[in-house]
Amino acid sequence: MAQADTKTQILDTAEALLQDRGFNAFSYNHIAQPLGVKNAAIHYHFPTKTDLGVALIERCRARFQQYTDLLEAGEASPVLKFEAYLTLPWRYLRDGGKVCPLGALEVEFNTLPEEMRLEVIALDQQMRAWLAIALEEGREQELLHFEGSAEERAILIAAALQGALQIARVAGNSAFNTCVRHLKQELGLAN
Amino acid sequence: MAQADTKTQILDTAEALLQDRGFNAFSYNHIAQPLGVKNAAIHYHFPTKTDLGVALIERCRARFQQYTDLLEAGEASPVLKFEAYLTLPWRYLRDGGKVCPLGALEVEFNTLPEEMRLEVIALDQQMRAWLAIALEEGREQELLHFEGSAEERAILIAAALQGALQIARVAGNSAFNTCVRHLKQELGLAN
DNA sequence: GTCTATAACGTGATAGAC
DNA sequence: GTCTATCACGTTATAGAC
Repeated sequence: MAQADTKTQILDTAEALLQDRGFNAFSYNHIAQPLGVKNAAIHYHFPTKTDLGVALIERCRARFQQYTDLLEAGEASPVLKFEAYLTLPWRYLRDGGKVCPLGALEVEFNTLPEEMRLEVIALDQQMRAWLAIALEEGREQELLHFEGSAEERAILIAAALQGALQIARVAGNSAFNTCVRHLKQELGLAN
Repeated sequence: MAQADTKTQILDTAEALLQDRGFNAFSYNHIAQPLGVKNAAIHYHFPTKTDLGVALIERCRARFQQYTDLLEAGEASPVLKFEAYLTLPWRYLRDGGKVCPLGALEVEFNTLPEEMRLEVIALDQQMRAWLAIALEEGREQELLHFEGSAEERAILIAAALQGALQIARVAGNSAFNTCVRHLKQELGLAN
């Protein structure tokens, strides 16, 4: 499966570039060079950059689905689910100051082709919806405490994490950690 | 002062484009066209795009300084100062779903020339520092209530607002309003 | 599946006329 | 201060050989 392997490597590289520079700021050559191939090889797997972008976001969605499926199957506690959600941006930051793919795509949203926009919307919806359910479960079990609807709380948390990753680039990683600590405190969680 | 006028118009257009599409996704022609001039005219005022970018951020800083100076001179209450801070992103959203210039620049941070990076860092610092002081004043006067340092609280608020503006693009403006409402509630403010 | 070669275009930028 | 004309370059994308 040499083909699948290259395809995966392309997506890996493109995803890293997206989180490092944004979608408009990387080219087929940026992907080809580290893989030791020419840009035409990338076009073979993803004819247009739109195809690549859509596949990229779809993979993010599938991966998130897999991640949450595992947590649901393991009957993870709502607190663990929330912590697992925090793990995602935490890894981005640790892995070289990357930002949330969703945030990068939202900033460039008005430059994206329609097909990509729909995927971005779906990814956002998917992630916040799952978080909201976990939060609601936590509140029902009196493990988490907050006012208002769980959906609203999920927006606040998602927005803060996304913004904190970006601010961390200019204010240092501690800015992100501070944000996480406060979000947890507000849910009544210890650190 | 036809020159100053054109220069201002260029900066206005560039700023709107930055907030709409990001820094890398607009060109000199994107600026020139609506102003009814050719791209060479833009180069006369701002020889390189880096010059334009630096001037753009510097103007954001000067404008914010002016805004806060006015509030300080008027001896605005801490609550009014906080509300004034919220007004900035609220206007962005209202003015066609723009995002925070700072957020856009942070996402593209790794693609920016050094001179622009320094300006981005300075703008972030300036805005959060002022917000932190206002928050601390509010707590001393028992008008605002929160745990932890004011600097930490300022990070959370800035991150949430920045992220909420971006999420609003895919989840609708209500996402931003929800975020603001919760931030206010957590400070003990009515709506 | 990857290559070379190339097309078609947009970009930032400069020179020199007006 | 703005124009026309132009350059050098990087970009997405395609054709056809291997």
